[in-house]
Amino acid sequence: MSANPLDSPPDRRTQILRASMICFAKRGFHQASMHDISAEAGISVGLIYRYFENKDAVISAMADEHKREIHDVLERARLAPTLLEAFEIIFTWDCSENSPQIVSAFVVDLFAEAGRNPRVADLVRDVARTAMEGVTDLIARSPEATNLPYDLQPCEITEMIFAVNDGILMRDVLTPNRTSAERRERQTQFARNLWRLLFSAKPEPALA
Amino acid sequence: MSANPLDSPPDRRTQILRASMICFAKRGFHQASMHDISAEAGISVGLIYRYFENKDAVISAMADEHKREIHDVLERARLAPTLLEAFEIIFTWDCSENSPQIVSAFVVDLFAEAGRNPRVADLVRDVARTAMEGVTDLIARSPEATNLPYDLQPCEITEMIFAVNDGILMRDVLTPNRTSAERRERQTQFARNLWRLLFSAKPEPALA
Amino acid sequence: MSANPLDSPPDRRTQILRASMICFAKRGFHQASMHDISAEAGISVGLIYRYFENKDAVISAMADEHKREIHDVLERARLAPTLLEAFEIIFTWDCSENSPQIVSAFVVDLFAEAGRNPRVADLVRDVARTAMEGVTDLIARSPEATNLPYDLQPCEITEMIFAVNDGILMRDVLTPNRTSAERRERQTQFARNLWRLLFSAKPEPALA
Amino acid sequence: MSANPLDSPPDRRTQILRASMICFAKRGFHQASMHDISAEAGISVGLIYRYFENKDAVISAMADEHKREIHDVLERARLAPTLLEAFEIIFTWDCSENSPQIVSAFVVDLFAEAGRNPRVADLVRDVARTAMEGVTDLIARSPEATNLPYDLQPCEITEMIFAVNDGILMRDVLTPNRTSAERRERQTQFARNLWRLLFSAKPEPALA
DNA sequence: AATGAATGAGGCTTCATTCAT
DNA sequence: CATGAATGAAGCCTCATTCAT
Repeated sequence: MSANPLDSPPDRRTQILRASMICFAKRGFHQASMHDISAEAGISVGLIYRYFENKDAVISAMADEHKREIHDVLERARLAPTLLEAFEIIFTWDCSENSPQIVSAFVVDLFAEAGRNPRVADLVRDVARTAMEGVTDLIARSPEATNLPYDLQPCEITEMIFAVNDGILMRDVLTPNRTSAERRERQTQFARNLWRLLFSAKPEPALA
Repeated sequence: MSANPLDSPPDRRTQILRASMICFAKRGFHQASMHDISAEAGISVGLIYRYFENKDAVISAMADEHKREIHDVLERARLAPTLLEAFEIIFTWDCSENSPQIVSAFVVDLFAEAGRNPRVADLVRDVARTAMEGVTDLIARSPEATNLPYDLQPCEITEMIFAVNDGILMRDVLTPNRTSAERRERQTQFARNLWRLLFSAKPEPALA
Repeated sequence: MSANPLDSPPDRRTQILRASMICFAKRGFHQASMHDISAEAGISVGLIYRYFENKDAVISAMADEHKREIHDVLERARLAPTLLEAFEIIFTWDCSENSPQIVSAFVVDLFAEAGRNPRVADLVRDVARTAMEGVTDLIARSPEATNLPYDLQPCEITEMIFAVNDGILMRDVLTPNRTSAERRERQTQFARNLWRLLFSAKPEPALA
Repeated sequence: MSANPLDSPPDRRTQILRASMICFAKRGFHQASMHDISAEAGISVGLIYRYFENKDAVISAMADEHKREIHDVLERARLAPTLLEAFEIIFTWDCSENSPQIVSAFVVDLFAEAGRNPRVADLVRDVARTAMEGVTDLIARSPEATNLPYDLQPCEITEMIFAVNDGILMRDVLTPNRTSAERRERQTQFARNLWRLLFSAKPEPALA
C-alpha cells in the first residue's frame, strides 16, 4: 500500500487498540462487534486475530493501556512543583485526548466490565491500588500536608480524591457534548476546590 | 403453577424487574439474556413480553425504578433533622439491600448504558438533575451552610457531594465482597469526612 | 404446522439425527455444516441447539445410535436358528436401510473420527468389544464350532469375521451405486464363504 | 534460512507431503489446516502453494503417494518365494513406518474422503483394482492355489484377502498405542490364519 | 395468563488463499 | 525461492422475539 517507513507497519496493535477504544466508547465492550472494530481500523476482521487471540484479549489490552496511561499521569503528577498542580494533572488526565468523552465512556465501561470479568477486575484493582499509593505518597511528602485538617488520615484524603475524580468521570458520560477545553476547565476547578477544602485553612483570595 | 390468588400474579412487573436487577448486575445489560431473566424470575421467556415491549423497555423500566428510588432517598434526606444525617442517608442509599454490590454494579452499568442509549441517558440525566436540585436546596436551607467555607457556590458543593458519592459507588464494583454493613460503615465515614471538610471550621472532637 | 398427533412433535431429536446421518454420509462430520443439517431436516439452525448442546454432541449421539443399532443386530443374530444365518444377519446389518451407502460412508467417517476424538473412540471401542464378545459367545455355543478347524482360537475367528465385515464396509464407499439388494446379495456371499472356510470341512454342494 | 545447497530445497514436495501425512493422520484432511502443515514442515504457508495448487491437490498427491506405496508392496509381494510370504508382506505393508497408526488413520480418512471427493475416489478405486488384479494373478500362479478349497473363485479369494486387510486397518485406529512390532506380529498372524483357511487342507503343525 | 418451541439475524472465530516484499 | 501479513467467506453458536397451544 505505502512504502512510507513511518506508517509501513503502522503498528497494527496500536491501530487496532485505537479503533477499539472508539468502538468500545461508542457502543460498549460487548455491543461493539469485531466487524465494527475492523471497519473503524480500516482493516479486515481476520487481521485482528493475528494480533489478539480473541475479543477478550483486546479488552484486556485496552485495560493494560489504561494502566500504562494512569502510571504516566502519576509520574507527571509526581514531577509537579506544587501539590495543587499535581491535583490539576490528576483531575484532568482524561482531557488531553481530542475526544475526552471517549475516555470517560471507556472507563465507565471498564469498571462495569471489572464487575464481571475477573481478569479485568484484577487489572483495574491493580491500577487503583498503585495510583492510590502514589498519591498517598505525594501527599505525605508535600509541605501543604504537614498539618492535615481535622483528623483525616492520608489514605482517607487519597480516597476522597479518587472518589471525586472517578465520580466526575462517571457523570461525564451524561454530558457528551462538552469540549475538551470545557472539561479541562471544569475538572481543574474540582481539583482546586478539593485542594482548598483539604489543605487550605482559609479561602484563597484569587485563584480561579 | 399455583391457583392461589394471593401469589398468582404476584405483581409480575416487579418480579421481572427484581430478576432483571440481579441478572443485569451479574452479567451486564447486554450480556444478560432474556432467558437468564426468565429463569431468575422463575417464569417463561414469553411472559416477559406480556409486561415489557422488549429488552430495552426492561432496561428503561429499571432506570425508572432507579429514579424512583433516588427520589425516595432524597425525600428521606429532606426529612432528616440535621444536614449531616441527610448526608449519611444520601451516602448510604445503596446499602439497604441485602446485596449492595448488586446496586453498584447495576448503577455503573446504567451510566455506561447512558453513554450510548439516549433514552437511558435522558432518564439518568433527569435523575441527576432532580437529585442535585434537591440537595442544593437542602444545603441552602440548612443552618450549617449559612456561611459556606471559602468561596464555594452551593451548586459546587452539591457537585462535590455527588462526585464523591458516585465515585465511591463506581469503585465499589472492585470490592464485591464487602458486606452491607461494612459498606454502610465506610460510606458513612465518607459522608462525615466530606461534611466536616465542607461545613466544619474546626475538627470535631468525637464523632465516630 | 400439522395437528396430526402422529407427527406433531415429530421427535425432533430423531428428525435431526436422521438429517445428520444423511449430511454426515454425504459430506463427512466436519464438512457437514449445521446449516446443511438444519436444511436437510427442514428446520432452523437454532432449533438444533435446543436438542443438542453443540455439533460434537450430535456426532456423539449418532455414535450412540450406531451402538444401539449394532446391539440390535447382535440380538437378532443371537436368535438366528443356525450360525450361518447369524453370519448372514451380521454381514448384512447395514443393508436394511433405503440407502446403504449412507451407512458405510457414515461408519468409515465414524472410525476416522474415532482416530481423533477420544469421546467417539471410547464409544466405538465399546461397540466393538461388546460385539466381539457377543459373536465369540455365539460361536462357542454353536454346534458347528464344536471342533474348530486347525488351531484357531474362538477370538481369532471372531476377529476374522469382524475384519472381513468392516473391510467390506470400508470398501463399499468406493462403489456407491450399488443398490441395497445388490449389496445384500454380495455381503451374504461373503458371509457364506467365510462360514465355509471356517466351519466346513468340505465344500458345500449347492448353496449359492 | 540456510544456503547449504544440500538441504536448501530438500525436495520440498516430499517434505510437504510428509508433514501433510502427519497432520492428516492427526486431525483429518479437513481439520488439518494449511498452517498446521506448514508448521509441521517448518516452512511458510505460502510456500506450499508454490508446490501444490491448493489443499485438494495436496490430498490428491497424498493419494498418489499411497498408490505408489501400494504398488511397491505388490511388487515386493510378487517377488516373494512363497504365497504365504506374499501374504505376510501384503498384510504388514503399513508396519514399516515408525508410526504405523499414522498410516491407518490416514487410510481410513482417505476412504472416507473417497466417499465424497470423486477425484480421490477414482484414485483409490484405481489402487484397489490394480492391487486386486495383482493379487489375483499372484494366487493364480501360485502352486498352493492349484486346487482351491471348495468352489471359491480366485477373485472371491482376493476380495476376502483385501476385506480382511482393510478391516484390520480400519479397526487399528481404535488401538493407537500398539507398537510397530506388535502390529506387525498381529497382522502376520492374520495373514497366516487366512492363508491356512484358504489353502491348507489341514492345520499346520508348528508355524507360529 | 402462560408456556416454550421455533426462527433467523448477527456475533465471534477460523482458515484457504493471495501477494507485496 | 521464501515469507507471512492480509483478506473475507463461511462455520458454529447465541439470543431477542414471535406465536401456536
